[in-house]
Amino acid sequence: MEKENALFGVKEIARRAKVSTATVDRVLHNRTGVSEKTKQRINEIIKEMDYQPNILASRLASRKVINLAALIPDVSEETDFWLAPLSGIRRAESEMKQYGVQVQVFFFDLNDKDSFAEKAREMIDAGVHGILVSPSFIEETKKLAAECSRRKIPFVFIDSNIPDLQSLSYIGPHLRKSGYVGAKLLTYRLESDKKVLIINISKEVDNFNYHEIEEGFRSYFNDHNQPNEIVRIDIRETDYQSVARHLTYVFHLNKDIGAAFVTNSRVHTVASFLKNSHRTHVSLIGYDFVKENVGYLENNVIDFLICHRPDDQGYRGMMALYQTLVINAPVTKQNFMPIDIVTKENYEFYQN
Amino acid sequence: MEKENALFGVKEIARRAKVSTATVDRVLHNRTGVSEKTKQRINEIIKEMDYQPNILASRLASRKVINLAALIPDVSEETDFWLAPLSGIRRAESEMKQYGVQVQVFFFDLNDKDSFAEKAREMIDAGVHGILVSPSFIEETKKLAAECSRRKIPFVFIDSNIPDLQSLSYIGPHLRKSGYVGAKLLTYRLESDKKVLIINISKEVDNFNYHEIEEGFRSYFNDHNQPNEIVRIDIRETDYQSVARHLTYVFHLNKDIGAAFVTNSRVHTVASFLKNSHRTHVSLIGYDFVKENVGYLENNVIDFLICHRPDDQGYRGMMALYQTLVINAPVTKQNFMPIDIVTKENYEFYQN
DNA sequence: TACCTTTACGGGCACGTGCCCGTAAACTCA
DNA sequence: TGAGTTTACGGGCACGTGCCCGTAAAGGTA
Repeated sequence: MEKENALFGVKEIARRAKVSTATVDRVLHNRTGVSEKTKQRINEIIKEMDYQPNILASRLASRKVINLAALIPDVSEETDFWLAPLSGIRRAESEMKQYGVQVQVFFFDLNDKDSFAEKAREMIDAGVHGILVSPSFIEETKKLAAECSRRKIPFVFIDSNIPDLQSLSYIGPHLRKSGYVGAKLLTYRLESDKKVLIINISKEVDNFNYHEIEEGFRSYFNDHNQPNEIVRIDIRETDYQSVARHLTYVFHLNKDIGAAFVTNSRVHTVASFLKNSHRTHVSLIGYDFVKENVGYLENNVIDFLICHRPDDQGYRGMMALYQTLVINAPVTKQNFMPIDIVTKENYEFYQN
Repeated sequence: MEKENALFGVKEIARRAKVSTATVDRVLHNRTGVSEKTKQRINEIIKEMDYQPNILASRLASRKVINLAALIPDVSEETDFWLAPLSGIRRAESEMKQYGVQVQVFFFDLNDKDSFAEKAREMIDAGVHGILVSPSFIEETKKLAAECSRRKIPFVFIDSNIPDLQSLSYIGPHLRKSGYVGAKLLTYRLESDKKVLIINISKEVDNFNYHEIEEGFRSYFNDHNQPNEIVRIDIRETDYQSVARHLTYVFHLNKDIGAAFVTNSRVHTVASFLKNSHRTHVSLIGYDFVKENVGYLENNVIDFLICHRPDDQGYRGMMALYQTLVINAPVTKQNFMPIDIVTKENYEFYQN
């Protein structure tokens, strides 16, 4: 019942080194005021004992608050996708609170690069110690990353990645593989004489995510010598009317489309179109467990949704920051999330 | 930078109630030695302030060690399925260690009821404060549950459930729905004139899991008026020779089996048979992300594996015990895991 | 040599809670 | 009424670490 394995602490180190705990403390936090000789002696003992600091006591004694921040898109009327990462962030927050960690979340508008830059500025000025970012805009993210490097603030990316930016970690899907899985599901029962339609609905012209996903999707067709012809369409407006107009045209040109693949969470717009135009025989696959999509999953318009546990991404992202800043533990640089397949039959148990 | 929101502690409560912190402490742990009057006064203040004890300080000050235990099947040569829950348990252990929580794992033989009872005995005698159990044997589990209730030891079930046993929580799949998902995947591209084969390979005669899964599987066929004839077979020996013998017979009797569904992780045995007998055109679905199965996923003999995040089950199970015993927080009684679909294309990112 | 600065270290309080021990006051009983 | 018992509470140390402050010793300067 009693704690017998009295895990050695600074006191024990101090006793062995014949110094006070304060000196040991100085060495542990490599502060000044210790002669080179004693420093070495103490370090040897620390190593020898494999000393693990007691985080409880450490956080209790420390009066410093650690400020973490997250910069993610606001929940818009278009999509509530970012509710999930937010909930993960909040979950992490409530766990870290007792350790004296505070979390601030900054929201930007997905349709406005400037709002990203603005909020990033605000966030940096708030004097945060670690940052979680959804790097939706490449150039703006690069600037933010540069600023973080200058100030030695660690940052993690979630949902999508921008390589070579010295992020502490990337937590999100392997996009190419994700597209690959989409292709597998789409072709699983597709007749070989049917065409396949790839749909990208996005205001952003240059979207890294999208390219990666489409590449993965196509590589499946290559790897398996799928005979199906692939048609693709970019739609730059996200409202239903525009989407419907474009799709009407495409379906007019291509009479024998058997399946459609939407590269992001706007698949519900396509579902709506298919339903309205009585084309529900077309297999439809898209992304993300958002309520609009689930509705069409329910009534069989969408066959599969692919998801990457956005909730978990938020949680793990914050935890990665916590690991480095509080525990001082290493963090894996690439953290690919599972590629989850959600159907009408299993969605009720899906935990984002 | 400084902790400004000095979250009120016992001292503040004591000040307001004009008593010492010791008295507040007595009330908080409802120990004796406090008059009814002051007790009420203090309780009011606690409620009013919505006092949250500082777990750090609490665990630091307490010299009590909390002993948690897990009773799970040993990893056998037949299956390494239980490696995953074990790893989750270990993960939880390493997180809880700093809070003065110790974890002991007891392994029993899945083919031997007595070993379950024996290890359960051993575990109880070790004086544990909370237990995680894989309730593989119904009667033996009931006895264990009764003993736990008598000693007021909370226990959680993982992987499969035995209702009405006053477990603190069940953490595992909704088996019926899981079978339902299996049926969906199996029929997704199945021709209507093909037969479907349900295979149960298990030494245990009365397996709760199995019945639930099969029921779910069949209910999908009912709900969707699937015309396919369903054939079923129970195989009581788990070795390859026996399985092959039985399957040879079944396939001999039923020439037009188009798909097979195995109700547990022994699907790799069936996969081996299908491969050896050149029947890989038969769609095959089974359970669990174990390495033998993944091998057959790799070479397209198994089409889909259904998984329920066994690692997470172990982790969450231990955490549920931690929640009640250390944090004293409520725990949800039913915790259904996601029904994950694993394919050749996405398995490399699957996180058990 | 007298005085000041720097270096290297120890003492000790604080964080919020758990809990042992001590003790007035109230109560009990012969 | 006096002695013993119970009740109700306060004092204060401990947990392991962070960090402020004090200070002896060494070094530097005139």
